[in-house]
Amino acid sequence: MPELPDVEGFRRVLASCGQGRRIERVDVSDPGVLRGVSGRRLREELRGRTLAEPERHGKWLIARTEGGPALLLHFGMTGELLCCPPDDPPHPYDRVLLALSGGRGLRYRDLRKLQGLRLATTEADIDRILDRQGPDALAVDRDTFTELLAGRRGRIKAVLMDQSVLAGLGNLLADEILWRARTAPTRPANRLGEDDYRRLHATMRRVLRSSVRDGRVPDRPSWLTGHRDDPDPVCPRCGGRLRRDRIAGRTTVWCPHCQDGAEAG
DNA sequence: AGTAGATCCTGGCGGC
DNA sequence: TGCCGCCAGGATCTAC
Repeated sequence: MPELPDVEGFRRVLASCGQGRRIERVDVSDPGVLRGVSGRRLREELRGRTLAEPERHGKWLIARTEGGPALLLHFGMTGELLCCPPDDPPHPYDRVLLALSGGRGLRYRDLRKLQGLRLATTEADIDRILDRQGPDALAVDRDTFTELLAGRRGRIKAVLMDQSVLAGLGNLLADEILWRARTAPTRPANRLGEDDYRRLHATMRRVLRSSVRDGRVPDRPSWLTGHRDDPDPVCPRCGGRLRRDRIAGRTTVWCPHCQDGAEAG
């Protein structure tokens, strides 16, 4: 599930639950989520460290410690971060548990284990892990955004979801933004007009802001997202039938009536 | 450079 | 009830 807004929500969970607290214990109940680090090393590096202010870049959460290593978390499709008392009974999908001072606990919970946790001991390590990430979708300014899209020949939907171009947008957000900006997902990114880029950027910011407020992509009836699983999905704006296509390997829901763009430019 | 397909992993759902 | 294939808000690697 996690796209930028969800991860921003996890960042807040991490900040309110963990910032300024000491990591007393690290339990790895499923090493399958560890990437490039053993459970033993993770325990050794993190135990006794105090959590600093967490950061986020795209769909990555960066859990820094004061003067120590950082834990980088990616949530794949099904991951989440929870704050609960350490003695709460474990959930079957709790893969890593951090017991913190003050009777708090953080849990990395994930059903599918498509991504996972990495350890960075230096700033260079962090940079290396985030190497292929484009600018954060919430931070990118309009000119940079335009420049990035205008330099790509692929379909706009694929480009928006490409984390090396722009970090943070996933399948639902990409569909929602394109629908609101009335842009067909099939249009080549480099063949949009100046006003298209402007509108897309503004729309992206609006969609991200309200999603971040909710901590997720809202499935309100007025949003496209609220209808993508309907058996016979209908456009909330024009009432026309929505299309389901496969673009960039992902199910794409869009309205061929509202979202114009068979022609470029 | 871009795209399609397989792969990693687990579970829910519909069809037979 | 059981089995099967398909699908899921992610990302990477290979082959065209």
